[in-house]
Amino acid sequence: MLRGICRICDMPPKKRARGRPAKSAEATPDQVTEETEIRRKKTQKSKSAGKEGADRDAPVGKAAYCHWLMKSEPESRFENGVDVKFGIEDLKALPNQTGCWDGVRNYQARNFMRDMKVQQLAFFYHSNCKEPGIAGLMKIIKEAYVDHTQFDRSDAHYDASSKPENPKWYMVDVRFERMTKRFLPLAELKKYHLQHKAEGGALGSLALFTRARLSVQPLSAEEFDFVLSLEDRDPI
DNA sequence: GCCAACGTTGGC
DNA sequence: GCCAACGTTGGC
Repeated sequence: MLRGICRICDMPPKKRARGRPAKSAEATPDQVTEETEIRRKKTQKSKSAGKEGADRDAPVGKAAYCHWLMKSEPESRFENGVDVKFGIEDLKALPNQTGCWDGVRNYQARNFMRDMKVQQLAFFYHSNCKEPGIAGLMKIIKEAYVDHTQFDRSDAHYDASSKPENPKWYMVDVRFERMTKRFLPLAELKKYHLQHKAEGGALGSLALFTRARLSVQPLSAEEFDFVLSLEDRDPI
């Protein structure tokens, strides 16, 4: 599902007391997430899922990711009558080259966004387009806060099931950092992935391939460094 | 446009 | 809590 139309959203985070609203029987977003995670583990014992669910204040001792890949669609496509196009050039064109990464409607992706810290770097990945791949880098400049587009009926990613008293979806703010020295095509990353899976190497379990549908994904430092090193290498 | 993979929903 | 049906993602 990726993100939607980007705007500058520097509205006050609306700090809501996240805590026991002593609410109905309805599952909280975090509970739903945990269930989803558990199911995922049962059905496909994937490992590097990262930290799960629940808490954004990472418990000590859990490996914390600090590099990311975020997908967005650089070509026009209409969802609920709204164009969701948002490529790296669109981010670059915004005031301060800064925007909010709204529209994420998947619990795992949301949880990864809530793990993000200011100053961390993320790859800007172009998906669902002619040439999928990594186009550039951006920096996280504001940690997760409520994605207001979930309440907006006219938004491509309006979610009628989410209530302001208990929002489901979050977003972060990002700033364009730079283009990669060359575009890093998915096909090339995949070649390395397959090679590394067979013979060992940094990209052997890259989430881009092991969890292909996740629109916000973590990379280990080793994965991140290897991918970045490709910009100085000849395409294969 | 096709369709495989996988996340979500809801009946039981 | 299982699981079939359904919906979405995203490469090709």
